[in-house]
Amino acid sequence: MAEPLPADGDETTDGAAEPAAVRVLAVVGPTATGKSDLAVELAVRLGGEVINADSMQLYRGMDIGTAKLPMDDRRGVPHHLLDIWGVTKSAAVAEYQQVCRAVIADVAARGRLPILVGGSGLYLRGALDRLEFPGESPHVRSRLTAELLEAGPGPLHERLARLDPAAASAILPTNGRRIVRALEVIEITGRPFTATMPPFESVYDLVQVGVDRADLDERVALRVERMMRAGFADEIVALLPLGLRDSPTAGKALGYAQLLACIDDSGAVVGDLDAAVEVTVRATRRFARRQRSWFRRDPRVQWLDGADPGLADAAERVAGAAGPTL
RNA sequence: GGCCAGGUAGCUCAGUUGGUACGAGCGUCCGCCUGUAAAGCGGUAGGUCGGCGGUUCGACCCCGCCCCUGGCCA
Repeated sequence: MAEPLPADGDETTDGAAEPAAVRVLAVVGPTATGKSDLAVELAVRLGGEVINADSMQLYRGMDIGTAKLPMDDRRGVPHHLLDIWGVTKSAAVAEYQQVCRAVIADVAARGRLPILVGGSGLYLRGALDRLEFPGESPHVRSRLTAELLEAGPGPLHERLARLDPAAASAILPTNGRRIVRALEVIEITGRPFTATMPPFESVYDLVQVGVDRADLDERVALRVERMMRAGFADEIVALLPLGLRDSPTAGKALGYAQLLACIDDSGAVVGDLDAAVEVTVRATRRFARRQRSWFRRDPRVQWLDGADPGLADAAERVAGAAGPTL
């Protein structure tokens, strides 16, 4: 539950330490496109193991609402980085980066192909690309957040403009969250916060397969309804005593936040569930659009149609064509 | 059949005591994103204001008729 993992001298370790030869396959794209199944199929065909790259599937107990693949559907393929965090833990990309790289190394060392699957763009980039996360300070952050709540983003943005004009011009004055983080980094590192994403360069021999499909909106609606029938609400009730409601990250997940709003602490339904489902569907579609615009900018992603019956073959071809072995 | 309310952006609705529709929320589309990323944030495109006729210099707003929707009464 604590989150030590000191990351001894993480500043300079990456480039030198990571052998560029390790081959990694990543299956990316918006939710509800069929990434998880494809990943399992590819793992079977290519002798791989699946590594989760979905920020919410990291949480224990969040199964139905995150569409975690049921055991039977995993077909005996090892799945890593599922259920590693308790619901009260605040999500952390930097920590994921470390853990994920360790798993990749381990899988590769056993001669198997690491296959990352997920739709959390920043997590994927953190794990796969040359990206270093400056440290964090809960104290500084909570102080700045309090300021944000009280005075709004304006004054904080002005301060950022003074301390780090480059960051200020890159971050919109209305985006409180990012302003706070920038100020936090400046305060603890004493250096400007270069808020620009680095070029698309992986520390691995990376192949990225993107899955998308035209009928995504309908699929999202069907999926959310299926989740409800599968007991999504009960899952949330079960997580109540574990602290889901006040969790910093988990309780904000799609569907969880909306359903939480109409379930009281005793687990009784006190609101309009149907309306919550509707809102969830809308929010999920919006999320899928965001995921698309994130992954679209990455020129390395090779897009495939998730509705294509020959999807797995196509993906296998992409994976095979990219490297020598296998 | 009569009465009442209403027909304004894809949807739900504001609004103008007659002078070019300031529209809003949601949706759409596009984009941003370095320790909450299923989070956070920004920008677009959409209306002959139900139809026809009249009054007026000028009507979405006034008058008449018609159509549609909801409700009430026979």
